[in-house]
Amino acid sequence: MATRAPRTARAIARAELTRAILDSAGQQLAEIGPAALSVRAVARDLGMASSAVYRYFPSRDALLTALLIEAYDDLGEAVEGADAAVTDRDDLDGRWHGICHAIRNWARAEPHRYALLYGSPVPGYSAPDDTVTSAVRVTTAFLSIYHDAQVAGHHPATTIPLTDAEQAALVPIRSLVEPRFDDDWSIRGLQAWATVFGTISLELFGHMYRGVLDYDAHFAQLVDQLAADLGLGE
Amino acid sequence: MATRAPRTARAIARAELTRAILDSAGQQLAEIGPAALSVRAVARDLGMASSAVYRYFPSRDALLTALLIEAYDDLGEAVEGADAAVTDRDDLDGRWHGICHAIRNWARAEPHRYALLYGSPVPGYSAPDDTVTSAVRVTTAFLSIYHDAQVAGHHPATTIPLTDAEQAALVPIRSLVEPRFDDDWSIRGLQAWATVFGTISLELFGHMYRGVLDYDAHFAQLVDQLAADLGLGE
DNA sequence: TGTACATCAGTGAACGCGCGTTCACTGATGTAC
DNA sequence: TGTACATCAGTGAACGCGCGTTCACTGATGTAC
Repeated sequence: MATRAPRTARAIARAELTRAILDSAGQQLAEIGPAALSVRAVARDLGMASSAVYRYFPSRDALLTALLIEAYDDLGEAVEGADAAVTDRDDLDGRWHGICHAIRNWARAEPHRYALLYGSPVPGYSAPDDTVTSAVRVTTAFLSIYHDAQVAGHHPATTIPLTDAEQAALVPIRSLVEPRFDDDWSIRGLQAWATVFGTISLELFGHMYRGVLDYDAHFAQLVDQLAADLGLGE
Repeated sequence: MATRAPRTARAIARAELTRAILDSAGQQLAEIGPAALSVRAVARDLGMASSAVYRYFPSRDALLTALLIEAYDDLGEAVEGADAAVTDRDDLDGRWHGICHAIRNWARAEPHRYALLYGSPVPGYSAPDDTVTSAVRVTTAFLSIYHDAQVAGHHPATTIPLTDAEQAALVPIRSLVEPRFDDDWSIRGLQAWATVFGTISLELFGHMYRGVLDYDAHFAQLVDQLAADLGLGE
């Protein structure tokens, strides 16, 4: 789906400046965090009047939204790429490791952007629905591995029976794939998802400081353990 | 350890106003988040000159630090209380449920304060060491349950062998208790810890929206599952 | 190819706001004799 | 118990800053004939 090449000089300039604004804003975000992201600072960085930015983004929040979407897409692309890089599609263990480490690597390379996506919500800002399609890409990568694993007959570690309330609660995610997730895959899948993001967040936000000495080793071990719990290795 | 009762009128007034400032600031934090917390707004709320606040806290960051510590202590107290409420100390399953639900209940009641502790770090602010003693209380609750469970002979679900790097990485947490944690307890303990905070953060920060319909049910199920994985139930 | 008009990008000044922090001050409270 | 001085809480004005957003404007680019 190639974007139609812009014809006129204006269109070219517009596309280029839009990118430049996003890049500058993205760097600001990486350096000082989302709350401090300012239209004027971006303009200053690009050597233009602050009012000029408004020709490209109608408000600060719109700019933030664009950055959010871009961040989700960046991460989504990294994760999808890592998954796709495993040529043997039946190597679910390999794909699992691929996406988990892709997430963490991205997060460590872009801690502020990770924090924007998975840390505290930006106060006074609520993400519009446009972000959902991009946000969902990572989730989809998890689900597709779970789906393929279930179809291939892998079985997660035994689980306790789901309560009725939990059965009802999980209807949406279960019905995202065909055939639907069984009880084991539903709960173990969500559990592993929470563990991966939990560990990355705890690590990045400083809660393992001095408790765990080697974050790489620990994450690797944890991903291995999760793969075993999910029954992916064999 | 009763604090020495303040004698003079000045000391009484000082203690009271310090509290009033912290309360007002805490409410601000709960309403608009840490980045927007402002000395002037606190002063306005209390009907005093903004400069007066500086008689109590030397800077905005000092105020933030006090709030951080208070939040950690609040949560720590809730967790310790939930643990202590289980009179049968050998009921590790009960204690586990107690602390997990205490954390989540507190987080849901005080989402901004939870975000302050476990969400993105506040940009441009780094917590001084004074916070550590308070921050560690929650962690200690986890560790003490793990410790008691190991001593009582509970065994977590089987784990894969720890890599050498991971063995080295975990030295600090392992040696926090006597007898030291064995391999199973070390890794399963960290894993469960990450899963609990991961789920709460994902829930609170909006990542389960429309995926899981009943957060209460899901968390309950997950805590049960973790208890089973840790071998606490019996 | 040339002209007349419409569109658009970018400017710079301005509005109105809130912020953290400092400072010289007044007046009340505390303390030493 | 009373006086003289020191300490401290709180004030209000000010400094210097940065912010998001609007607006009337100039000049370049695009388009229709």
